[in-house]
Amino acid sequence: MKEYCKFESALEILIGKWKPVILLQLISNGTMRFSELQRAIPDINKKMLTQQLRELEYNDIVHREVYSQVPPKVEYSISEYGKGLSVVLQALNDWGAAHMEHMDKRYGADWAGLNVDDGGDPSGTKK
Amino acid sequence: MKEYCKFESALEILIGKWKPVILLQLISNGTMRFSELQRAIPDINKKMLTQQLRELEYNDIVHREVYSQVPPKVEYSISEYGKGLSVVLQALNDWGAAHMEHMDKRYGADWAGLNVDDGGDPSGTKK
DNA sequence: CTGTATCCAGGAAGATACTG
DNA sequence: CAGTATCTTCCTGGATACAG
Repeated sequence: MKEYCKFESALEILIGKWKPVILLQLISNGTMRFSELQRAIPDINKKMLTQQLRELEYNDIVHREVYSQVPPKVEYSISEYGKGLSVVLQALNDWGAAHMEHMDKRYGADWAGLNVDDGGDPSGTKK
Repeated sequence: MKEYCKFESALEILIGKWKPVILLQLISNGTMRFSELQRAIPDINKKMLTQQLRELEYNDIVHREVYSQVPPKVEYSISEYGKGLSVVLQALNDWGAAHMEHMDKRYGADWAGLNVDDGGDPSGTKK
């Protein structure tokens, strides 16, 4: 097996357009229902929310608790194991914050593509 | 600005099919020429290698040194600033290793199809 | 040697409608 | 309420050819 598999393995958890936001929500709010997550993240649709939650659940980062009642109620929370991610998340968050500042200095205050086309960022990540 | 921008900002650096491998190569081998990277990562093609390197360069993680001679010679290395990433990389790597074990226990030794071929890594960085 | 320019396939993300 | 099913759009990544 390749050396960088360990990386990929960790990255897999975070990659996905909505994973970081979802994780942040669950970390700061604790347990949340499906609909609460939807409200907290207005731009996400049900399909995406479900999908990303399932992937996080598969990786044992998020715990899914189903209450058999009508109407249905499903609660999501960071699993015990998932809490171990916080070190990584913290490292990413801290470095990310520093990096945003660094980039500001290099390219000015709006390098990230919050503004319209400037042809600066070679990555297609900004749209 | 959104809270999770800091995350995304950090993730941007790592996301991209070849970024982790490239980074690992440059970290363990120091300065490398374009062709050396190509040889070290046999499955990548020129377009991708160039593209990912440019993104890393744009983010000031990788330094690109061009020698004006014929035939051309271009050397890549981790920038001084980029070295600050090592903390994050280490955290990801460690957690990733632990996670692979965790997943093994949950789903058996072939949970994600990640442990595929060891097809030969000429760089000698494999374990 | 170190790239660019094109074109194309496949997968991720999004809109929308339906269901227990 | 908490999803699934389906169809469409968009974008990343890959193959290949050309170039300084």
